[in-house]
Amino acid sequence: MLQDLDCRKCIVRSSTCFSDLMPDDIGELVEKKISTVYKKGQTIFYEGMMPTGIYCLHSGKIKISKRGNDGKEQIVRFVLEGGLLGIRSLMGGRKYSASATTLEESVVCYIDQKTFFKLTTKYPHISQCVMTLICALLEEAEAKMTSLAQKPVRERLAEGLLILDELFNGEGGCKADEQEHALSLSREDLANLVGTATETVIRLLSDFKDEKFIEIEGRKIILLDKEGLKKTSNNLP
Amino acid sequence: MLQDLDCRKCIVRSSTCFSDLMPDDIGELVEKKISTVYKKGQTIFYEGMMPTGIYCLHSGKIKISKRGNDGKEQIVRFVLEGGLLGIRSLMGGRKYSASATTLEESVVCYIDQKTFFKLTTKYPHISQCVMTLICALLEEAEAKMTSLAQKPVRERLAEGLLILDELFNGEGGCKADEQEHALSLSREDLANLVGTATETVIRLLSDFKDEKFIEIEGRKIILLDKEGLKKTSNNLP
DNA sequence: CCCAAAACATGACAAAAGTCATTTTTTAAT
DNA sequence: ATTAAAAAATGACTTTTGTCATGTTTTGGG
Repeated sequence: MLQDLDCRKCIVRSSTCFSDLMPDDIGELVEKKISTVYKKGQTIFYEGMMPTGIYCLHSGKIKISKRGNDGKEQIVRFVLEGGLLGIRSLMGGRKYSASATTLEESVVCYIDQKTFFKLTTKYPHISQCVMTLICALLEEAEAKMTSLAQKPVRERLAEGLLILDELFNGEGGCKADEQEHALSLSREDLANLVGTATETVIRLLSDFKDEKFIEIEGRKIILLDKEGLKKTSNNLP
Repeated sequence: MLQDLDCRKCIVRSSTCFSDLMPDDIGELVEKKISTVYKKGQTIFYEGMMPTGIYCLHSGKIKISKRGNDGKEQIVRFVLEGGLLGIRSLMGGRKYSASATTLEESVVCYIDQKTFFKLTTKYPHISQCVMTLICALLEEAEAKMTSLAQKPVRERLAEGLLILDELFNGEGGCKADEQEHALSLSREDLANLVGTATETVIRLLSDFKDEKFIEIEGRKIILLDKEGLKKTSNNLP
């Protein structure tokens, strides 16, 4: 557990739903929130548990995944710095329908529901912000449903690589030259994201390598030709 | 357009987010709402349009569907009596990401956004209700993603038939003996729901018929052995 | 009631994707 | 640095699913 994270100085907070709070309320947040460091691969909450609050990701990366009826994992989405975890379950008043697992060492701040709901009651714009977030998630989920239902694996994998790149390397990520952050998901995770078997991912990645779309360095995947990938993903614009 | 639908007497309203309103506000709703009858197969709004309000389904059944990149339709969910249409897009402040089409003659009440937001501002429980609805949709969408990614078509179709039956015949539907409402989706719609080719649906339906799970009467599908279907859908409980 | 259009059905075949077995490489812990 | 375990890679094969072609039935409008 970390004691020294001060929400007042938290750079991440400005990009969350908690950006516009009055000093007193931030003060309460500092006192009430519990910050924890999770190592790579640790799980923050499990599918089936009842939420007791929400988590805000201070740093790191998280995968949200469900288990299908045969126990196979399905990655549903990722959460990056500044993202909220478990918000759907808490707002919907239901058990977690997915688990949250770190992809790298991550710092997570827990806010109990009482504190959280006190804030949403006082600041309607927080509710509004959360609503917008969840609506965006639903839109993405429906797009992904369509993709899973209609596209062949090859197209889905190309799409998945591009989305991951955008997510992990785009925006607040690293510059073009310092490609340090090249995708570091395991082939298995990639398969569980795209909805296929690990072997199929491996085979298609070799294809992509032969076609000069990507470069493979051990477990790292470096995107060489995003245009080419976009074309094979069959996403027009 | 219908003039005589009075929200005060609307039986459907009691099961919606608009259940607890003060008489004056219901009065305003009666004045402002615009009720329209849509024939079977008509579209209420199209993917890509900007929402200007929401629709509340007074009677009938509606499919919400997206088009994949190759133009193929994907049914994302259904809306039944009392359901809201276009709420995600309006709340998220984004274009419709799917279209809404009637599966049978339907009566739909349109409420312009100004009127709607006036209500949500005055009645926080409406916002709360809408939030709960959208959270439920997201949970369902994620479950469907997993199903599409992991289950073979046969299992998905069995699952789909059961969900449709529950949706159309369960709850406020008709009694067991008057199986009038036997599933009346076309094979194509069924394929677009389950994410497969029409021919595959037809073949699997014949299989199900041979296995005595269903009975086929022309385009009607009657479920004979829901337990059997549940087993083949591979949904444990 | 009739007929054209749409929906349903079936077969033959091809393509896509999964499974299993085995080998090679990488990773992380001692 | 060494080594056991995990991850990645590859091949052979099977199963699933899609596509195309064609025939049959159903449906709804005149």
